[in-house]
Amino acid sequence: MARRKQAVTIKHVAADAGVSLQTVSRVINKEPNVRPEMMARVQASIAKLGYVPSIAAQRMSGSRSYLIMALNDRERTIEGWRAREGTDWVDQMLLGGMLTCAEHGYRLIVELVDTHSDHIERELSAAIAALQPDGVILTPPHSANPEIISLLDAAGIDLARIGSVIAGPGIRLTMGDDLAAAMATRHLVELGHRRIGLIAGPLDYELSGWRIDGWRAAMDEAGLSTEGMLAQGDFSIESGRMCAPQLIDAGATAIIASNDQMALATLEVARARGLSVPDDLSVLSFDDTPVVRFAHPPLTAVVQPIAAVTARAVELIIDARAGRGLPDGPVVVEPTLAIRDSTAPPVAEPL
Amino acid sequence: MARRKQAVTIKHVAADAGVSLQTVSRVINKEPNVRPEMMARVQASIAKLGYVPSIAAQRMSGSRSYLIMALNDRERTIEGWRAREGTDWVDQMLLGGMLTCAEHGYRLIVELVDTHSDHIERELSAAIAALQPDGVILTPPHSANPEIISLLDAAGIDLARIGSVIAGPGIRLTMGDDLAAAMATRHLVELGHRRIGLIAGPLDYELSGWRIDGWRAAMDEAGLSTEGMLAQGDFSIESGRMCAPQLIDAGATAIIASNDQMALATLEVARARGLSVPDDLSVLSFDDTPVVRFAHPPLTAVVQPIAAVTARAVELIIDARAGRGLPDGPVVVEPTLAIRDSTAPPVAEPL
DNA sequence: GTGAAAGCGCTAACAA
DNA sequence: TTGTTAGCGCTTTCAC
Repeated sequence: MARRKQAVTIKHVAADAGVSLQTVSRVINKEPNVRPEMMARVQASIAKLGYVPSIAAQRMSGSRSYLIMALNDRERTIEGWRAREGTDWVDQMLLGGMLTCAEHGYRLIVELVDTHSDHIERELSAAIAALQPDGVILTPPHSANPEIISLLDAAGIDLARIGSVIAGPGIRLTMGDDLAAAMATRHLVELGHRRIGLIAGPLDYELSGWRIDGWRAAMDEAGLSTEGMLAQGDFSIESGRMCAPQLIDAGATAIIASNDQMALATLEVARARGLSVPDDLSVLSFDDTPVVRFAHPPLTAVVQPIAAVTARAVELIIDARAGRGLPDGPVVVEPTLAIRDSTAPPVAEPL
Repeated sequence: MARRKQAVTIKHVAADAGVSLQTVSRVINKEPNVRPEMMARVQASIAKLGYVPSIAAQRMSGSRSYLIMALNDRERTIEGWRAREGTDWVDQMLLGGMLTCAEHGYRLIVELVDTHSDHIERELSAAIAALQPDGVILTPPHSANPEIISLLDAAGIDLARIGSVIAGPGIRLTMGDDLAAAMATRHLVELGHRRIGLIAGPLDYELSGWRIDGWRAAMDEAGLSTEGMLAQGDFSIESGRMCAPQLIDAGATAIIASNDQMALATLEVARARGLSVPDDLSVLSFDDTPVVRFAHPPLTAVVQPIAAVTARAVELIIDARAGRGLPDGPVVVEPTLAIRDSTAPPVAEPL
């Protein structure tokens, strides 16, 4: 098979501009110590010849690969794709990540790794060896996985951990889950609700705890009791079907579900009991995946700014590579509340 | 910045196995002319050291980059991501493409290119120069774009064109749109419908024509007239709102929409007119994006096997690289019909 | 401020 | 069947 060569290389540019390879390289990499006139001449040649550096060659000689790897859990991701129920976590990461990468001459590459396997280390090492990414973006549950974190750290790869504040190497980013839960709770309080239940997510997700915290804080702030108002779900539809009745029986006039699936289940339970949403029961959900737009009624939901947080993660990784400082504490990208038709003032006054 | 070197290189393996670099290379690339015992020895060392070839280095010297680029239309893709309405075209491509790539040691990388700009050529050339992919998978409308096709062909990059049968370089793949439309039509005929309308897609998409063809063929086959039963949409909700009334007024008891958005619009129109779906009007849609599962009623839809066709495209590109033969004509990956609750026998007998 | 030389990890071509 | 040699396009020294 013929060796496929680059159409236009740095050599062509150098020849065209009448300078050395090195000067061209300096211009490409925006290094100092190049006279403006030289720079202009080189850039003219680059534009004229349509030169674009080969990412493979850049990696070979230099320290950067211009590749950032978005690491997701294999099983969960594939399951989401297969189900075709509109989970768009990966799309939102691409939206925020690809576009931001492109602005800086980087590429985002999606990689799936199996958490449950005992070969995490092998799989991950293989991905690193093959691609040699400059940075890795970790999503839950990977972002809190010490094995993964220390492996990447040891390999000298910058990492951004979304949805984890556990101390350790890497940039930590959250989507302000506590703020979000408080915001959601306040919205319901303002509508006049006093019995506001929360269906929590599984506690091995850090964010489940934060959401509980935020809700509890807002309830306290409003002088409301949380007695009997907390149910333990696990993000599944089934768990929602178990939890919603508990809260309704305990007198909740509004329910906040820690994800959309459990909110949908709550809607289902309400319908089965002949309760009208939002009149008899307000339902508020977390994540704002596409499905909530098509629910009846469309759900009021906390919007997870996945695209924004991924964009920020990419920027921070690139900053780190460029030697610019890193943030000390966790970076919070603030969530918003999309108010739709599933929340309203309670019809009956609470006791 | 320190030069970041590969932890384990082909050299380490060669040293460990006591053979030359070349022999290791031959084993990695599954080349012939290596004695089984040598091969075993090398493979043992590879496993022991956890060696994985650097994709950048492979590209530098060889002819392969082990990268396949999935090219999508920038504007449409980003719009879909922003809207968060569950369009999962990209996810399905990743599902089929990434997994199949992984099986062969390749990676899939998503790239967005702006069709409308006059810089297609520049953007695309830049992407090629930067990544030097072994193959490119084109989706509509790119897959029929002669400018893109000839550019890639000239660069010696294998390409797979999904959704286009226009002659020219590259492997052509379709999802049997004519078969699908005929299948959908027959389903309605079997239910007893005689006035079956079609809302067509824009004619600059090849597949719009195929869907019309399939519908027309099935109608002919059943001895039914298509008079007044064809409306010209453009895939938008708005166009669905315009077209559906035309067909209903022309006596349609069933409507096939060429995509989900127009089907949703049809549902909306039916509701506005007090028509019950499926009793007064059957609605059948194309694509089966997630949204149709959440419609009321859930829509019967033609399932576009995007994951399967992408997987096939990847396989064919890899085959081409390996010197294995290519298919002559277009490759058809057959669609299926997901029967849900929006189709039923017509209540009133047609005149 | 600029250029020349060395080498990144791997494979193609050729020699043994 | 195996090993040796010469690059691929770029960046990193280090010299000027």
